[in-house]
Formats: sequence, structure tokens, C-alpha cells
Amino acid sequence: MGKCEQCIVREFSAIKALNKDELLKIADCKTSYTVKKGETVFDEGDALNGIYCVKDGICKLSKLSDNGKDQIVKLVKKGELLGQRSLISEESTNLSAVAVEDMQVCFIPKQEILQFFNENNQFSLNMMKSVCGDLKDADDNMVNLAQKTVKQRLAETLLKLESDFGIHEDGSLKIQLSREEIAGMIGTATESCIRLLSEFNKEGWISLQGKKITLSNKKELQRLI
Amino acid sequence: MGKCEQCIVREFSAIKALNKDELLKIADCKTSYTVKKGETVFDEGDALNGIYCVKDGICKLSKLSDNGKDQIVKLVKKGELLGQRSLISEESTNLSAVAVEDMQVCFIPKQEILQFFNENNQFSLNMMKSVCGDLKDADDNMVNLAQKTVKQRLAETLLKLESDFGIHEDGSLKIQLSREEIAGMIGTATESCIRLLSEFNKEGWISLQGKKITLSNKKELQRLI
DNA sequence: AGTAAAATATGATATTTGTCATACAATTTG
DNA sequence: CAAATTGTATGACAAATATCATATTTTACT
Repeated sequence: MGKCEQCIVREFSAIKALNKDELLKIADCKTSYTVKKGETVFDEGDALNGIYCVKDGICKLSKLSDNGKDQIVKLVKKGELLGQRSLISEESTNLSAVAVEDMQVCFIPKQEILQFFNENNQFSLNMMKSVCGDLKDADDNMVNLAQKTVKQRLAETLLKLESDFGIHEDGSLKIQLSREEIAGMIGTATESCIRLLSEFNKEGWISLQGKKITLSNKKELQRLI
Repeated sequence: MGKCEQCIVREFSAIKALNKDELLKIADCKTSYTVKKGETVFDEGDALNGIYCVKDGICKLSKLSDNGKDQIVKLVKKGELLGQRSLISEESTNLSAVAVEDMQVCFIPKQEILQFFNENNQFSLNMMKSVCGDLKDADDNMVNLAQKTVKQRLAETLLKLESDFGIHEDGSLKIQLSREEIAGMIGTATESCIRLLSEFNKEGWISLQGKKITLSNKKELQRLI
């Protein structure tokens, strides 16, 4: 079993506040496993008994709306934690977590984390900052969803996908989402999303080859926003 | 200067974790003042040097979108804190806070709060829970904005205004918002909001008398959602 | 009280977006 | 490999919503 010391999650999450002893404690009680693309880490309404460290891969946090569509609230990538909100609030999850790429995750039981909250103030502070970051993103997102057109939201989302997840050598976005998932991020119908992608393609702002998307004119995309 | 011990904010916010000594400390360094309806507590982009306790009144947290419209992200009422996100993230505010009703607020300087974070774990935990609650609300809101119609959002908002802020003896909503503000909550054009309110009125689901709104058929409003 | 300004209301119209239908391509499965 | 399923694409149309214009009402101001 890994020692957690070298883990990427330690670099990017609240976990970085833990000392060697504390790391050994979680190394001792954690459960590591893989989640295949399309598989569920947890479902909306599940009661979580701990949090997940994302060692590798990406997952989407989404909520099913009454109209049957899945709204994607956030994409979580390697280095981040999963399930903190629910743990801290002592509530069932309000979101589902589904792998968008094959993932490697570690599960850390609730009681360990709660103990750290009580004993390690920096850990608590880090966690607070992380949740505050999520809150800010959510607020920004709300404003976009409420005030911008679908076209603007698509442009913004594409740019954000590039800056958050990077590009392959051929210039295409590293993260590959289905049209339906992109639609779920920007809050529109799948057909509308497809239509706009075609339009962006025709305008020469992006190029499409299968699932691969390349942003070929970021200036124009930026100008849309 | 008040002793803070009886303050309503102590009942409803993270402040409840503070003991008598700690309360005395903030009683000592706080600044109390009033904010008239329409006046600004802080503006988007301001660097805050502390947090605000809302002793009385209501304010809106909003963000100006590029299209010139103000999106209301949250309404904050008496008993709650204002400015925590910014303080914890050590960033300028991403939202403006403007009084919707005359307010009484106390300002508590940053360093006091930061000290409590270091010394009082329960205070940190309470704050975390509060931010997590905000995050959950924001997520829910995002889904609504993205997936529901303006009509549904209006119905939902009206019901929420009643349950959150209560009604007068005549049955009308206690909180009085302009049509523009309601539009800013549900993310639509002011005219569309007015039009739908008229429609709800004609259907007999609500009744309008000036700024006063009475929900006369909550079942039907609920059914819309 | 009387005037100006702001908020509310409503119609006409344009634009955006969603829905349904269908075709085609890609992927999975037996 | 063939069949079936799923994802992508596009057209036609309908519905929702925004915008612009213009009254009307309410509120603020001196």
C-alpha cells in the first residue's frame, strides 16, 4: 500500500497540511481502487462515509434535473478531493460523481478526516479555502447561466476546458467529453450544442474530428464572451 | 456598545461557537452602523478587512454581468454573516452587497476572525458548514437556472421568498423586492418577469397590489415546478 | 401640490433556443 | 463480421424569451 507521501493529492488539496504521522494514518486506513470511465463513484442522495482522493483521471459532478437532463456542476481532476461538502455538512450528497476518464481514487473514512479537523487547524483552513473556491466558481457559473447566451457559454466552456485540462500535441483538447456532456455543462439541449459546435467549426474558430476538438481561433472565441 | 452576548447573529451563525471571553473581544473591536435601503455594504472587487454581522435587515449579494444586468446570487438576512468567503480566500469580493431593507450591521476586523480560526476549532467547523450550505444552494441554483423555464423559476423563487422571509398579517410577502430585483434573482429580463407576474395574477395564483405580492394558490405554484 | 423621474405594465416583434423527425456515422456486442 | 445500439448531425418547426416602443402608475423631490 502506498505511503501517500508522494501522492499528487498531497500537492493540490487540503491534505498538504498533514504531517508524516498523519499521512501514515491515512495510508493505513485508506482503500485504493480504480473507477472505469462511465462508472459511478457515488450517486446523488448517497450517504458518504468518507472522502475520495482523486489520484488520477477526471470525474463530473452532476445533478439530475426534473426535466431528465443532467447538469454538470463541476469537473474534478487529479489532485482534488471528492465528497468534502457532504462530509462537512453531514448530509447525503447532492451531486453524483461519474468518471469521465478512468480514475484512480483512494477512499478515506470519515472518522479520520473528522479527527484531522479537530486536531489540525491548517487542514481545516485549507479545506475551508477549497470549499470557498468552489463557491466562488459556482457563483460565477450562476451568473453565466443566467445572463449569457448559449453561444457565449459554449465559447467560454471550450476555453476553460483548454486552460484547465490542456491540449494534446496535435493541439486538440485533452479532455474528451460527449456532446451531451458539453451540453450538460453549458445548460442547453444536446442538439443545440451540436449545432453551435458545427457553426463554430464552419466559422473556423474550432475544428472537429470525431470527439476531438481543437480551438483554432481563441481570439474570436474570447471576443464572443 | 453592545455586549454581543444577546445578538441574534450569535444564534444563527458560526459566531455561536465563541465563548464569553471571545465575545467580549469582538464587542471591543467591532464597529456598529446602519445601512439604508439601497446603500452598499461593499462592492464587487473591494478588498475587505473583516466580516459583517447582519443584526437586522436584508441585503442582496449580486454580481454585475457583462450585459449590464445584476444577477442576485443570494439574499442575506439578519443573523447571518457577510464577507466570509472573501476573508477566507484572502481575495477581493466577487460579489456586491446592497441593502434591500434598512440594515444594522457590525463590522469585525479580519485579524480577530483569523485568530478565532486558529484558536477555536468549533468556530472553524461552523464556518465551514455555513460555506458548504452556501455551496449546496449555489449548486441547486445553477441547475435551476440551467434547466428550468423562467416560469418555473419565478414560481420557485416566490415560494422560497415566502418560506425564507415570511408573510405579513395580510398574507403578503414580508420581503419587498422590485420587479427588477426579482428578475435579477431568476435570471431574466425585467419585462419578462413583470409579464409572468401579471400572468400568475390573472391565473389567480398570486395577487398584486403595488409592490406587495400575496401567494394565493401555493399548490398551483408548487405544481409548476 | 406639482413636476420630474423611476417603476410597472403591455403590445408588437425579433431572436434564441428547444423539440421532434430523420439521416448518417461510429461504436459495441454477439 | 453483421446487427444493433449509441452518438452525432441537420432540417423544420414550435415555444420561450428578449428587445424595443410606449403607456400608465407610483415615487421622489423642491
